[in-house]
Amino acid sequence: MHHRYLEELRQRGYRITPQREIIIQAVADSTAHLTAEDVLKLIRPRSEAINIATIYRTLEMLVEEGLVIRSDLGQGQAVYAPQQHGPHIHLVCRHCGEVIAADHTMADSLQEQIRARYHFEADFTHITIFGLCAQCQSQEK
Amino acid sequence: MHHRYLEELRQRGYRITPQREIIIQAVADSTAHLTAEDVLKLIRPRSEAINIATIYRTLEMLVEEGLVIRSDLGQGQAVYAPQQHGPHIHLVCRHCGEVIAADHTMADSLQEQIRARYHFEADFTHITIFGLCAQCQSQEK
DNA sequence: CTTAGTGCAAAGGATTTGCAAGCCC
DNA sequence: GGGCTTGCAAATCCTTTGCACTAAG
Repeated sequence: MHHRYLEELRQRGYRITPQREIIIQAVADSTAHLTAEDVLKLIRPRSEAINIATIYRTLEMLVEEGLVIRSDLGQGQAVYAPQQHGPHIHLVCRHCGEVIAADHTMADSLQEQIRARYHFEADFTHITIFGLCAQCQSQEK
Repeated sequence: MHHRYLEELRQRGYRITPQREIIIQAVADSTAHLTAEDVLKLIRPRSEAINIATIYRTLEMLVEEGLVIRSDLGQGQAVYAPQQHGPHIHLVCRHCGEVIAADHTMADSLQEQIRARYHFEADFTHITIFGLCAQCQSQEK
């Protein structure tokens, strides 16, 4: 009921409103990637009245505070996931839309090469890679 | 004047209209990633009248035919580039917006690991990786 | 009390679509 | 001339924003 994010945010000067409590509970405890619409549906049973604009504003605030990650999975909607899930690679099947959360340490070598050759600090937190999942590979003509 | 894409498309049953000729010339010869708006501006000198909807439809057709790649560089607009440029990794600086075209063979090992562990056929053609470029790393507090 | 946060509705930007007219083959 | 293409405008979709009202601290 009292998520640690709430204390964290209060200390950073944010006001803890009932809306924020509900939204944060829904997002922080989710193991999936949620769209703003998903959050709305999730919290509907608990609160009829929270507006979609408030959800966007709260999610944006959480992203700015580094508590939540926003990714674009190519489906035209942004998705949000708690940072605490730890970084991972999103393998998105462009055929069936399935999202596989893959071990991000596989990218360590690539990250190092990019650093060495381009002096570019690549962010492999919640990166998205498109392709075909095992099932859809066999189905493709 | 007569781009090879035109013959290619005619053979596949598409009609070659003046609009398509102009759009294809602009995109096929571009070394940059173009948005639909960019294409509109590029061709304006040559043709005042081409509608943005036609540009979107033509680009979409080229993507479906595999002649052009569409990527999302996170700027809210899709960008298009000829497939013939060869695959490369987009390193997008999330601070200044710069896009570095990096050697995609750096990702070969990652691709192989993903295949082995997840049976997922990752598409590293024109993939996008966000991060910080050399200049912006020093500027960040 | 002070002012951040909310709800509502309207605005926004990119892309898509319906439809009648146009033109490629 | 058949039907793929175009132009135009309207429609969509997701997200943001202006503003008056509410409520957290």
